[in-house]
Amino acid sequence: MKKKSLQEDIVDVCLRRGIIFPSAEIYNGPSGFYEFGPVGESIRQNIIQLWQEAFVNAENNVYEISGSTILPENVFEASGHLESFNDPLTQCEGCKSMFRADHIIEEQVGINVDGKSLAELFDIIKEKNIVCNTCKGVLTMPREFNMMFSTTIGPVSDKTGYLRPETAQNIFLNFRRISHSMRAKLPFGVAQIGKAYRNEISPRNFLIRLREFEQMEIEMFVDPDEINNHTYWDDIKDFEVRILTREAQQKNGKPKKMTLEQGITDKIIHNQYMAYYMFKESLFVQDLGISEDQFWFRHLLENQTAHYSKANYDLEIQFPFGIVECIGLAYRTDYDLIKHAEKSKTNMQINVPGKGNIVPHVIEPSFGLNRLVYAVLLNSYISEGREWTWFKFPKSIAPWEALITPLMKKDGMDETAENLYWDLKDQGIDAIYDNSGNIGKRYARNDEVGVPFCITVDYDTLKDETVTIRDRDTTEQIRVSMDEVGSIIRELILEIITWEEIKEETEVLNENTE
RNA sequence: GCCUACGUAGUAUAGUGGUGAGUAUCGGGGCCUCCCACGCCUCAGACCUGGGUUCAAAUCCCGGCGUAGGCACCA
Repeated sequence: MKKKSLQEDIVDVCLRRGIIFPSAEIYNGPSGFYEFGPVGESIRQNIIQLWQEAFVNAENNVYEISGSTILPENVFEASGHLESFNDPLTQCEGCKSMFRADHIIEEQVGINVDGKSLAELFDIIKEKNIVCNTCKGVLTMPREFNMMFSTTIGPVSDKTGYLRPETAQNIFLNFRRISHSMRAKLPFGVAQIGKAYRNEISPRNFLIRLREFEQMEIEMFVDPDEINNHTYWDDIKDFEVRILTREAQQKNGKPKKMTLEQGITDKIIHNQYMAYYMFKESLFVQDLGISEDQFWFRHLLENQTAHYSKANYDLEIQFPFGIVECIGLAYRTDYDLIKHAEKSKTNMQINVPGKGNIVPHVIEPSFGLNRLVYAVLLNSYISEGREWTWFKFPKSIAPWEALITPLMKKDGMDETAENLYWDLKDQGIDAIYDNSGNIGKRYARNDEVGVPFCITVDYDTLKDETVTIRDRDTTEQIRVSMDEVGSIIRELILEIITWEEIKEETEVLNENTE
């Protein structure tokens, strides 16, 4: 009689309807890995496409690349990941709890132990009598736990490679090639969509914390002197965002609504480029169907900011069971380019006319694709009002645009519907065909994966070449001619016309009165 | 990694130291049906994994893997 959680319901429908599967499920695969099924993959592709349109195609200075996921060790020596992703863990001999050695020392005796070796940490633990937080037990010698997956490169080589823990490094590594080959001038951005890997200690919560995940990132290279001189500033400065300020977090308060300009003036938003991406991220998240009262930007506290970053704002989305952080926005300064310049002895400067060579600074919006997919699933999921659950995906994200189906499999309706299906596919409609079971079952099945429209061939079609279109969100139906149905679906999907508008113009029938 | 609970068809569940492992739903095929998981027939489908105890283990014990929650860790 246990009431199932929302997450369990979503996982259930993901499995049944081909959206998301656990990896290597038949071997009880390790946790933290999930794969997209046919329906989920379609949703994923659609989200990627929306992102590319907004963040790459809509700009005139953003270039997209695709980098290697395995990179040699020196990359991560330079980037700091070998050091800072390397946590010294110590374990209690009594209760087996794990702690970060540096954290527990700092917590119990307030000493900063940055840069100490494992042996030195252990000495301090013994000397200062540091004990287990939970049971006061004795702590073991700390050992390294690195969150990066390592591998070897080449057949007999002892050359170490790592699966990248973030996509960003490829962009820094290719900085010179890109700026030269594209004749790029500051400011310009490099975008990348790809996998990243982190060997999390305990993956949890379905798609929230994964060991293999996908990021959509931009590194925006900017002249630091121009960081408060964004080209579109006048157009966006009055845009309102909600920010959970550092002050509000201390007071356990609520996000504050402010214009971007006010955020800059009050020194809450670090610079105009970050403000610009807050603007862009806000629009994007709303395109995914998430309303503005459901998300905000959290200004990370200083001790939560990553080793490379000067300022961070996480876009967090509120759901019934909690908060999901989906998009990071970081000011990485010139940290990465300088580190790689030093380590590789490569010039990472770019020429700025009238100024000479400089190392640009970097603003990085970083989108967690898997988390966004999850956010979309959670946000679109509806379990009330019908005998089945359904997804009210935005039309541009839904796995298919329309179902084509005959009312019944007889009297030629089947063949007519199938011909219409091929016709619509030729017209570029992302259509799916189904003639099994009965009509109600088919509507329900398609609601369940969030297909926005169902086109039904019925007896009238055979007489006068009209079909009905059923709207997923209202279950209302209209009747239109077969010749027009493709273009009408196209206009509905692109939101050139709304359902309400088209209802005015056509015959509405069979209103569902349950 | 620790603690607690759990693991039976795709999903949800019943059940017992010796069973033909039951039911519902989904799925496939067929029938019926002029619009929202109708009904009928039919087929297919399961005891997480490895070891131990036992004449006998899906059932009891231990380990592993996985899931949920809590701790810790992490963004």
